[in-house]
Amino acid sequence: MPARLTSPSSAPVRQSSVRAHNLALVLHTVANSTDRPSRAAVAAITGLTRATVSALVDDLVAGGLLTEVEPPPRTGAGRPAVGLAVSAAGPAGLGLEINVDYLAACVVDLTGTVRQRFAEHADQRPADPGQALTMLGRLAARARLAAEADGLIVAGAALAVPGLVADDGLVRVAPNLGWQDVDAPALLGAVPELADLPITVDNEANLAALGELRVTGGDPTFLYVSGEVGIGAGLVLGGELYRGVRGWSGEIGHVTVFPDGRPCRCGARGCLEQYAGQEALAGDEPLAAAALGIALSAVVNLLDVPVIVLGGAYAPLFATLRPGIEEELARRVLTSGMAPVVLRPATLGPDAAMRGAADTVIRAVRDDPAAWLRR
Amino acid sequence: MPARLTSPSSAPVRQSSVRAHNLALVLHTVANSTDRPSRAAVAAITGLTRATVSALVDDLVAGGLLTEVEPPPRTGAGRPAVGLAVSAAGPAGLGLEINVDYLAACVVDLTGTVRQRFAEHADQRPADPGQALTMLGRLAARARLAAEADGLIVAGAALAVPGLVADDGLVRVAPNLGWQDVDAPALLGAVPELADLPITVDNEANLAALGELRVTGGDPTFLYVSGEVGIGAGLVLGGELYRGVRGWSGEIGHVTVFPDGRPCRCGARGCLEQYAGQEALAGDEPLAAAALGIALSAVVNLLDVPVIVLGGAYAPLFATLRPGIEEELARRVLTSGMAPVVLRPATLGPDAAMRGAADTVIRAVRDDPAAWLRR
DNA sequence: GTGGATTTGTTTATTGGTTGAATTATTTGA
DNA sequence: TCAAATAATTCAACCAATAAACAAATCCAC
Repeated sequence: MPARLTSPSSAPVRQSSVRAHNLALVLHTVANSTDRPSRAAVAAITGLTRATVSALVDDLVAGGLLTEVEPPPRTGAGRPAVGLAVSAAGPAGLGLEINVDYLAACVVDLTGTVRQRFAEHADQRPADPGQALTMLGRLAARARLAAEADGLIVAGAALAVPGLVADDGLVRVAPNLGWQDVDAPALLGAVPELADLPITVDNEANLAALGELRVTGGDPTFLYVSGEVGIGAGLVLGGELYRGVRGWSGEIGHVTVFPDGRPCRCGARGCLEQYAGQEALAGDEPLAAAALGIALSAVVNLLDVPVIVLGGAYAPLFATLRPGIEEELARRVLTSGMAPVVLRPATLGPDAAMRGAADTVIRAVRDDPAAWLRR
Repeated sequence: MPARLTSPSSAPVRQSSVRAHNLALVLHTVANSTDRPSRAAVAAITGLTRATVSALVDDLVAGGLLTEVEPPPRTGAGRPAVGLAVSAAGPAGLGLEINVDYLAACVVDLTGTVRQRFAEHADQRPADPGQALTMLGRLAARARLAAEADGLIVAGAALAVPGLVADDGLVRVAPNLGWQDVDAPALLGAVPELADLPITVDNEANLAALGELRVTGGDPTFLYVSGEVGIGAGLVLGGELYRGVRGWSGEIGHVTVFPDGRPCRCGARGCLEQYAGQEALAGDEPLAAAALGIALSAVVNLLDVPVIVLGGAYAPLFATLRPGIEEELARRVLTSGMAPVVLRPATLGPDAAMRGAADTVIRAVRDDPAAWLRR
């Protein structure tokens, strides 16, 4: 099997990139194993030599990304193996969330375990962004200190906001918070205990989708739909979040469902949001499922997405919504006869976005362990 | 800038992969240059050393992928450079197309130039798949022989069909041709002059989208919509065709536009096809543009696609359709205020799919020149 | 013209990383 | 107690990129 690399990449590749790639390969292999594989098992799975795997594993153990543990029970003769597992004492991700009525912070270690979780209920609408983010920063600092007392090293932070976020972390607009052009990384970084952390910001639905990705396990391609005041969607294609060219993807709330229907605050008519948004859900639920089904059919027809995850306010209503949605999917998806679309409720509940945020941090470490090792 | 590789790849990387990657990098760099860069210029652009570039270029020249040419006019002192250009005498791609009323074959060289083009008008509907593909195979053989007499080496063939194609090249169903489960690669390969060629098959709209990609130049992300009897779409994200998990993406013709509208042959109601398909175009054109605008708005809201290319029967009608489509896009796309969607007619005309097919062959060589060199 | 400056391209020693074979370590089973 | 088996390490060889020195070919200034 020829080893392939990215093709149209514009960066040159040196030997050090080979090591970087293979370090990630080994780390992934251990992380995706259900048992605790030996170096030899990793070599067999990856196709690398045992010698190479040994050298790579030594680096990863020295850097606190892997640990040697009890091996799985023996099967025959031979020198006993040393089991490998992702370290629970190495780098960790700080996940943050700010929403209309609460602030939350959590720390997730490399194994995906939530090690700290702090939440504070408070109405953020009257507060100005600086105040709100300072409060969140203090919460985050507490989570960080508690985690580091536990032996973890927080590698970075990620913040989930209900709004449109630019590439540089600037929150362009978050209607429900009343924010506009807020430099969230800078305001959070003003809290002294966070000053040294790299901080990224992303949309709530995007991060919630990533949070579900980790839990979902099997399916690397799905659409996550989050019913809130508005309706957001995070599209995960092949394990990667698809953000769109300018980061404006996922606006399923403004997909037209009834061309001459109810006027929407966006200026158009018949947007999904008017039939399946939280206000509409309170009123005439009957239309919600059908409207969702119509919009989701469009997604599946266009993208051949095999799985749809319903989150936010939709998760608790899943049983109620399901029949209506599936009816429309069965009718309107061209290929539904060949393979029906799988509909699932979100599993993480209100923490999905925060978990997804923490996950982006540890995912960065897992995808490029070499960068962590040479820090 | 740290050199990054694909992260969650499951293949190990050796030194030979480094060379493979850098060969592709050099070839791409020369291909994307408007002038005829020297080895030193390529080194400066890529970040590789001049020594390394020299070695890589030598391999590419020896393998017939690059040629040394007159350099661009001198600018100052120093030893004169040797210009580099993609070879027009090396590997080439054979592009094939079969449609209701014609067969066509072309050969495109590595520079993207069409070197041979053969077409034959004939009604394929009465013919059985074997007959039709044998006729096409003979046409292809003529194109291949003519190209090889010209010094080219045909590296492979790709066939565009108006239907659903499985991963292995099996045509599942092509309604307008009356085909079902046709093993096109095997039938084409039965023509003796093609027996040694690797043959791939893909959907017409997908390949037409790729054809437009090469011509489009600037935009690596766009939606190509082709109005035929049905309506197909090819989605190009970041320079790559997005096929969907099972290869069923792009079914924009069955996106719901009017939920309680006209019944469609697919069993649903209000599909785009019923308002903007070729039959509908003949009748009540007024609705076509609005219906297209509604469906395309959904695409843009979901995927943040900045450019839409109208092809097939839509291309000649572009001026007529444009205002109606743009009106709906402006109204229904949430972000249209920040950046309007660019609407463009296709430029390749009826040859788009065939050109795109040939392009997939030469793209494979360009993306992995090492594989070609060690053939 | 003649020599220095300048740029291109090649040569050579070095470095980093994987491989493969041999070696050491530690167990099971006869 | 010894042979077979499996795990992990050591070491020489190889491959590819780098850096620095060198050769080649031009321009420009005097």
